[in-house]
Amino acid sequence: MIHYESIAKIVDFKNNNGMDCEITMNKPFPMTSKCTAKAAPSKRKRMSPEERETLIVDEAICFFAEHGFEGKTRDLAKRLGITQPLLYRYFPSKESLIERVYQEVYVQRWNPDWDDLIPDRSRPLADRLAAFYKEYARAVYDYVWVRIFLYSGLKGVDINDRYLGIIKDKVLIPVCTEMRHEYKLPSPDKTPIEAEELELAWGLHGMFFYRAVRHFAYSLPVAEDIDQAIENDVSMFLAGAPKVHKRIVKKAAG
Amino acid sequence: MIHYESIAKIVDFKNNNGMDCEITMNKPFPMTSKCTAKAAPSKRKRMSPEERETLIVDEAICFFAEHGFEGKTRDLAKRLGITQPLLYRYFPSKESLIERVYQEVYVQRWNPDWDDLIPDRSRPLADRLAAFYKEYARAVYDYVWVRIFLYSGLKGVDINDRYLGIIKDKVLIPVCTEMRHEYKLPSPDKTPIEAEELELAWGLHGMFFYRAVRHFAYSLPVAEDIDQAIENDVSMFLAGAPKVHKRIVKKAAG
DNA sequence: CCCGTTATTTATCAAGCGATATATTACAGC
DNA sequence: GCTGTAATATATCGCTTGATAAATAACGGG
Repeated sequence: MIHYESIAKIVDFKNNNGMDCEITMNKPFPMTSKCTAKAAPSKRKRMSPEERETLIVDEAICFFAEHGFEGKTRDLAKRLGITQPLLYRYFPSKESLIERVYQEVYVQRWNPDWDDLIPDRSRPLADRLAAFYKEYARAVYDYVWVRIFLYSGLKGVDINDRYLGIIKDKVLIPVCTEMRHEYKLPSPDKTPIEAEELELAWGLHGMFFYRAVRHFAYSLPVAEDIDQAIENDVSMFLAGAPKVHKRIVKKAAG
Repeated sequence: MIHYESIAKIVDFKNNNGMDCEITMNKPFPMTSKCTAKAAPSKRKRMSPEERETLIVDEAICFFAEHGFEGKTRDLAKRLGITQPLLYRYFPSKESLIERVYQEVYVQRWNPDWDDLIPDRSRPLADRLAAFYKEYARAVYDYVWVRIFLYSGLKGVDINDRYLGIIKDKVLIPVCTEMRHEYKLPSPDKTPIEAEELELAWGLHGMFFYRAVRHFAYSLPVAEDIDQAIENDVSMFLAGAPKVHKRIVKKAAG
């Protein structure tokens, strides 16, 4: 569970690897926000293998997030203040380092605690959705996460498919299910969830995720108050979706 | 003006360069949809410079959309069925070819006719927004467009900023302005448009564009009936946004 | 303070890259 | 057909890349 103090603003956001990321926000169209270079020790420094490996992996994450996976090992080494062959003492190949970066960024990025938020019928649906997306934002509104996800998506890496499968199972389907319950529509047991319904839920997800794309891929300024923006997303969604949703489900059931 | 027959479905969509794009849709999580290889003539064929240049540019667009701009000139040549040095008879450098690809993809992708759709107060706002996004989809729901836009966004190419500036001026601000008019709120002359209002309009745009990201970057299946999906987006937006919008504007107007 | 271990660097390879120079050959005009 | 032009291919350069081998030096233990 990520410890984390209130993020009213995305400004000066720290990413989930605990690395500082210098996000230049609130200025119109700032240049690409980047992770700050760790340290560039000019003199040879002897470290324990564990310490050095951590440094390499952390910097590799930022480096590949910035340049994509075609970034050169020599450039990465330069940013680390080490020589390029040293990387090969810790990783047998560039590919294995990239694999490690994937593991580091994707694994444990889905918090099982989130699973319970959307289906918790003791709270109003609007609260649940807002609560979920606010929590989720803490993991996903992140320079490294968004860019690596986009890069690997464009590259066709299978890990994306798997992650999006989780999104479908843990977010979209629960959203549709809870909306069915909320608006007294047949449960998914009786009338299976339609593709068009999922498309509706993708709409909410799109509002949410495209904000991250705008910021971390396009370097555009986004809402100052992220929590407020998410509440607006959810409020817009719940005010507008039911009508469409009912039509879809009735057509499917009827 | 692009001639174009009704696209009820995105299946078998043709992109705007007139190139066939084989889109594998409706199967769950299909592999990345690609542009089909033009032709791979095994024997040396002598063409007019104009014809050859067109072939190179068209294939380069597909090639870089697929692999990003780090794609190798030798691979591009192989797909064209020509040798790599021949590329350099038509373009002095790889960079100049990429520049040409940018021009080809971006230029004239904004149709000035679209400018009039959103502000046309003789029609209901819902119709106008749906009409605009349906038209816009014809240009943007396209393998080449989406992927090159994402690649160049991640790379920080300035042409993206310029294009997004157009989106702001021609879409987001008009949307906010028309909503103000629709719901009897002060016009932007009196009360300038707030960042939070723009964020609201970005929400609609995000629903729209993220659908393209899902399909062309993540290779996910999307709505079969694109026009219907867009109508759902707009209908959801207009049913849900006003409440939030009013709060924002009234706060701003004091 | 010395010495051995090993983290780190220097030197280098082989393949691949963008790009250029030179050799071929397809086609138009006679 | 023959021939000249130029579209295309072959051969190759110089540099960069991922990766390896050998040399160096930082630190811990005695």
